[in-house]
Amino acid sequence: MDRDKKISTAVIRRLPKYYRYLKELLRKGIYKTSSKELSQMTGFSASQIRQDLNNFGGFGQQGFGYDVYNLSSEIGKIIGADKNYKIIIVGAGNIGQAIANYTGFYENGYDVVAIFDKNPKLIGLSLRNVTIQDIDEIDTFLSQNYVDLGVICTPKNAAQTTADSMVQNGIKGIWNFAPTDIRVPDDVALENVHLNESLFSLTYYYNKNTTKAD
Amino acid sequence: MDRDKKISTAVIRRLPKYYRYLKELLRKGIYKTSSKELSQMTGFSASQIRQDLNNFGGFGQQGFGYDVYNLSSEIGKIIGADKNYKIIIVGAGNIGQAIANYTGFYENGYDVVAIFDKNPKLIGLSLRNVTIQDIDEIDTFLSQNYVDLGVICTPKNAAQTTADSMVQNGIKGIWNFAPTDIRVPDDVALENVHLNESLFSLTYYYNKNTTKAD
DNA sequence: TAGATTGTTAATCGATTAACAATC
DNA sequence: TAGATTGTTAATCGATTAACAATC
Repeated sequence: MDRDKKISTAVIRRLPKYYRYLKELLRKGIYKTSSKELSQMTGFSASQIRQDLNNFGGFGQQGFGYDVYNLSSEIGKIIGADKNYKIIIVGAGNIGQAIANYTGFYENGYDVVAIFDKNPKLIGLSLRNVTIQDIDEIDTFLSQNYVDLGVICTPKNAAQTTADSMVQNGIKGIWNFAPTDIRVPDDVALENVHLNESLFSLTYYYNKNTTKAD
Repeated sequence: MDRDKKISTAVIRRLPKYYRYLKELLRKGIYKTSSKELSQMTGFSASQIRQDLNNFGGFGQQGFGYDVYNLSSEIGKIIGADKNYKIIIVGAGNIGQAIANYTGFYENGYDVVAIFDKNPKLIGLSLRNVTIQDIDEIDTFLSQNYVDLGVICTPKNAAQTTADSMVQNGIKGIWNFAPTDIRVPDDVALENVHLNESLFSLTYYYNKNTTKAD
């Protein structure tokens, strides 16, 4: 397999879904599956599933199918689900708190090691045993503690400076919930969750379905 | 323009971003723009922007560009940003609370008219003046109140029954935050926000950048 | 072995980019 | 008018689907 083959983001976005269904099969005690079965579960075509998986190697066995445990383990490695991550959250408003309190995080190897905010009313409070610190402490904290990922839950006007601060302190992955586009160097992974845009996409289809064509 | 021309979801997902930047231009008092300028702001190619917009009509003027107010208003109509929506939230845990408390909602014409949960500790509490009701009341409530959109913030095992209940009571748009796939009829708009999958996508690129190639 | 299902190449489809005539 | 920029067609690129030889 060509190490440097360019994998499209469309492929990458399907992998977590495969992973989710494979984990579900394991929970049900099912240890064998096929691209056809995965197709029925995920809604993606069997052909596409085989193409996707073969970007990363031949995980199946001709004539047989896929070993669920093996395949989920391989996909887990690809998407990084096999690792633990130290995370900081900047912005302890609605979304920041929701992220900090989300237990799925802890179960999946994500460890929130610090939370920052600039609101004095929030500083000093704790979410899941992590005390909210003054945002002014972020540089000091990051210079003393290794952190994998930063989550931006600030208002949009603070998003870019927050990102800059993370980048300057060596963070290489940013999950951005602020409703704005931020700029980061090429070697920093960035994933945006733009809820506003998601909602407008919903209302587009909602109106398309409900508005009478005259 | 062909009324029934199929517009790809890729196009639809770009529209809110155009809308966001156009609103920003208006705030800055800029009333004229071009596909070239929009390209610099959004990162999409000028050609693509013109193609996208011309799916819905000729909003520009040859030799001149686009009137910002007019274009934002037209895009707003397309994505439904010009309307108000009555919303219910089911599940008042971390995410449900964050959504309910999100003020951007109210500013943009979204009105949370009811919140439901099954946890007795939450029932009776209020978020932004909306009292959390027992989930068992949902059918009664929906039979008596018109609601546009339903937001699912339940654990995954309750997501499908929640969706079914919304659909049976005539809700035509669902915003799903539960980490599972739900099935709805074709005439119901569905938008999934799968944070787990978003996070795995981030860790994929994070590991790709940070893991040394040997 | 025969049947099943992968891995992979080839064909198709759709989306993006390029080019340019229209026109303000 | 000349310059600028759209709207739109054509060309290119990439992603998905189809097909099938390999093989368990």
